[in-house]
Amino acid sequence: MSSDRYPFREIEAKWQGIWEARNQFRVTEDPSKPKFYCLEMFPYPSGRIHMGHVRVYAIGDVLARYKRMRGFNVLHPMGWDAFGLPAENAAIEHGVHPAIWTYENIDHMRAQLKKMGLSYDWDREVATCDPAYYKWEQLVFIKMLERGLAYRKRSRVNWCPSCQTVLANEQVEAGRCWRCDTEVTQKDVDGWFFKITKYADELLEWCERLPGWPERVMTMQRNWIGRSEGAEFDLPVAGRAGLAARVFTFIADYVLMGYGTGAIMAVPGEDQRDWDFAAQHGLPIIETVARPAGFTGQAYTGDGVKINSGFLDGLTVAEATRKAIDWLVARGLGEARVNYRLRDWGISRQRYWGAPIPVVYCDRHGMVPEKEENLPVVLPRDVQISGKGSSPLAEVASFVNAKCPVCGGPARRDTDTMDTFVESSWYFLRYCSPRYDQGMFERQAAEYWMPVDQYIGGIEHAVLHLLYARFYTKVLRDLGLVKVDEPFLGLLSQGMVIKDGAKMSKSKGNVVDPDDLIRSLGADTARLFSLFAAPPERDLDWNDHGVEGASRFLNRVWRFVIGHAEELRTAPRRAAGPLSEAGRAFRRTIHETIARVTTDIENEFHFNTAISAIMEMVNALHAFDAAAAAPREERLALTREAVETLLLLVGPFCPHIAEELWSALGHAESVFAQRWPEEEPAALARDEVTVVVQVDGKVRSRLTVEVGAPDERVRERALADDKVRPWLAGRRVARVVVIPGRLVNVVTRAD
RNA sequence: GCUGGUGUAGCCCAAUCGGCAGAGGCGACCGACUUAAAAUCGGUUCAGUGGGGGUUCGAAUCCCUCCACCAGCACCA
Repeated sequence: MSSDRYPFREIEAKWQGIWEARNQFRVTEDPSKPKFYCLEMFPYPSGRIHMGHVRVYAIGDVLARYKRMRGFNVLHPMGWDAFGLPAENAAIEHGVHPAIWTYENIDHMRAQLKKMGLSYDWDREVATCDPAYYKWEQLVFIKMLERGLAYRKRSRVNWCPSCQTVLANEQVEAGRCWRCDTEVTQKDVDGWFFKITKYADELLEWCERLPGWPERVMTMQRNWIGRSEGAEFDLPVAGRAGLAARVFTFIADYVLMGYGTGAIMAVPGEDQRDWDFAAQHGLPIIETVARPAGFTGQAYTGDGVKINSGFLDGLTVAEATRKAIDWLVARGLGEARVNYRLRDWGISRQRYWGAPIPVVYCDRHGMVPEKEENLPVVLPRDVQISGKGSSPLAEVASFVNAKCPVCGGPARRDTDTMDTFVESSWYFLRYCSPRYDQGMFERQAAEYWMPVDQYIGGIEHAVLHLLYARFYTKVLRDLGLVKVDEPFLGLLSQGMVIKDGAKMSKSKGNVVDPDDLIRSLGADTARLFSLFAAPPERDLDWNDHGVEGASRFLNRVWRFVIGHAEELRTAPRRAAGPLSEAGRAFRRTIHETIARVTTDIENEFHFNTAISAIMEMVNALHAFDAAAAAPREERLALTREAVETLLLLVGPFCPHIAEELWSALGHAESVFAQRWPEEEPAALARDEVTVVVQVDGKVRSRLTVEVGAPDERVRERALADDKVRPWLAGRRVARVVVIPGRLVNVVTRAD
């Protein structure tokens, strides 16, 4: 590794200091400007940032800085998803209090993020473990309780024996705990539920109305909600009123009791499981859907026309389903019924490090919510965390023993805490007015900033956090607190960071530490490579040589600009006379680059191709400088235009080097106070284009033709071309296809 | 099994409406500079787009089919 790299350590520290001293990224509501709320999923303060964080925060920062330069008032906040089990595990393993562990981690990770040069309004930082934060969530809990949106029941739940707590359905992955991968067992437990099923239809409908979301996330949410329509009816065990045939009835542990009624109708002809069951028990198998020609399987599960089904014969499966439901309803035999796969959200966790559930149990009055003026119900500091037995809070007498809000008599507090996904279901609202102490958030601030215009985070939250946050926002709307129906207008699900074919992990030994990288090559290089190596939605293959390449590019930019800074400071902004041919071509490259970078950022966040366009321009800049084909004055003017454009375009990606070089050119203002450049149509104009000439689809020649040349002329020139004529010898021209400005294809036949 | 995605050069990735397969980076190789090396600069190399079929003047792109990999769902009737 070379020693003559540009002084990234000094300039990165310098500009981070200047931005902070100037409060450059602090924002307030400003109705005179269009707003843009740019949000990345906040991290869990696990201790250190990893490359996945570098990637997602680099993506968000490019967007935030770019939008500011486009004139938007940009809200770009950061905070901490600070409750959670790892803090308790640390307490068990190292005897550190979860609060101390968490806040120390936050301090460390904040410092790490600051070294990345991210343009956050740090004044809005929140930590969800702060009582001033979770107080409002307790208040909303009470309001949900009043409206029947939060309820308590005993139920069979998913239990993680390792985490010693209940898990929601969404938190079980293939029968294992989403966090620790332990096999999940079943257990009967009393607990609190949020009535997310009440919003199932609305959550589903809005899946069609969020075009800024990736289709795959919406598909996953639709599948998760799992709406299905059918009918529910009583099947008389004897008598069989109105039903045509005898039906066998089995009682067996063959079905899911928790879904629907626990009774099913078996259709062995059209369901392989039922086929197997029928075959095993010697039952008749009646085909009720016509098999397509050539079908050789047993049960047929595809679509088709009904047969052997009386009045349903001849209909498709979907039509028959609807008609059968109508038939049952019309005869009063049953009713239409919608079932969902989605279950209510179980939020009780038998853990310490979470927001207390603000209810007490009184011998006289039963379950009673805490009074509003007594909120927050503060998590007690003094607690023994052993990792064994029941909820740690149950052992804290001073917490458990409470007064009944109704009668003042002795009562016991609920000793469970809320699922930490509750905190992350509204933090984006808290950022709008993070220090507001009269409520969850200030109404006007939320009305100005919400919804989040662009949300960025990992695909692993496709149905967890993203579904909960959508639900919670709708609850807040129905409580009259917010106006928006949905929290996130656009969603970008970024891919994982991979190295040597696997996700980075300690056990695989393929971890790249962001601190090491920033120390050895700088934050701008770390950002540049993580943005350049792949489009954001795809997995990123980390490659140390590739990182070197990113560093090399920034060094190249540095050397060129510093080497020319002095003459560029006094260079004319525009060349006096008309440009030379070389000058016109170079200026076109500059403006084409502006157009490409802008569309790449705007459409689909293709930062990788935006960066490659910038690299091309830098290559062109070196070539233009070396060739010295234009007069000196013109060369200086164009070099100045190119370099200034370059720094503006590079700024969102690599902000420190852009600021330093911008100031080296004599500018007093921040590069981020500049307007994003716009391409000049006149600079893009060409008089001539290259047209490819094909004979029978194979490229045989190229023509340079003036823009707007009539097809007929281009056709004649193509046919007369020296490189084309030999391919026409002995053949007849059957057809000539002319695509203006692009290509000519001469189609021939044998003579 | 179902659903969605991906498959282009040795590697990471590009390629507007179907119109020159290659922009950028990495690697390798050659040259310049150097006593030498590093760094730097310049250049060269390399695939016919996972396989097969179809539509078209023309297909990485559209259609059919098969394969591989990734992700989600999966006794939800």
